[in-house]
Amino acid sequence: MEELPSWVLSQVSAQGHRIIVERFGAVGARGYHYRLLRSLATEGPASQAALGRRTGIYLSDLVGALNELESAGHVQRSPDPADRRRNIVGLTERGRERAEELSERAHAVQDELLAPLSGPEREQLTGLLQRLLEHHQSGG
Amino acid sequence: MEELPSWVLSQVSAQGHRIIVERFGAVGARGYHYRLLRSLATEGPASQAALGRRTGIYLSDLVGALNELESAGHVQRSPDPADRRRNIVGLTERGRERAEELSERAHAVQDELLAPLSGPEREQLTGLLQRLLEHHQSGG
DNA sequence: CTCATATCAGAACGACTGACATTC
DNA sequence: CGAATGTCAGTCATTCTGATATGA
Repeated sequence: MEELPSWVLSQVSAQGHRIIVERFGAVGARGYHYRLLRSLATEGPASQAALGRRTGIYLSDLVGALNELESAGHVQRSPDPADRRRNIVGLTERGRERAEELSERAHAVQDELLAPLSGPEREQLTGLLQRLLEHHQSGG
Repeated sequence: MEELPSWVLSQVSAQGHRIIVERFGAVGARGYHYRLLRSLATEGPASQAALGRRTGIYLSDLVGALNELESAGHVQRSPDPADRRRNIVGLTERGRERAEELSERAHAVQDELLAPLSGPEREQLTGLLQRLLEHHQSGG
């Protein structure tokens, strides 16, 4: 089985997932939270639909994740005066700190996941994966 | 986000998963089936517990997957006369053909997933991933 | 008693679909 | 009208955690 690229890939990915769940779970967060907070921190406030496009999270899943983030006081939903269908989602002050916290944890995850690889090897791996991702995102 | 290795990895893995679900789903199979049939075909019959160790599938999940394979007539459970706790799981004739069929599909998946990479690049990628997998499987 | 085995119930997470009412 | 938006109710596959009954 170990010679099937898709298999090895999925296994390593599962490992990464395990590490993320562990590191994020320790502070009550999960992947969606980081993705959303990061997008809000670096690209600014947005409607939910726009957020979905930016993060690749489905609108239906976004609702739940935002509910959690809002309950925790990390984001805030405010009606868009220009378009009453829209909520404008923005970071709170606590949310900005939270984004920082999760970002640090995310970087620790990289180190743990890629531990056995040298710097150049990590770049090589990431580069190859990026090409695959690009290919499957654009062309199909 | 695209510079986070774990992220790119998980995205490409998700792509691979999509392709697998599509190709396997077209013939009513899923990942667990292939893993189990392949293990039975290449390493021979085994008890469920041993199969779980060989494939990395949890015992609890194994039960359901084997039920499906048994209903389809691809595997067969027979009591182990030497140890009445055990079922000995083996391939049927149809199961052997099924293993072949899924194997071909699995190889097609590789080509589709790795399409933009050259032969050497594919080996490079697989090699790097194998090292990661090995590291996380043995050490922790 | 301890351990392995097979089974069942169920959770968490992520990806995904469909329906719906509201508003543009 | 058609299209976008936010929401809810689900499915599915994989990983993973219990509990339980039985036999070695």
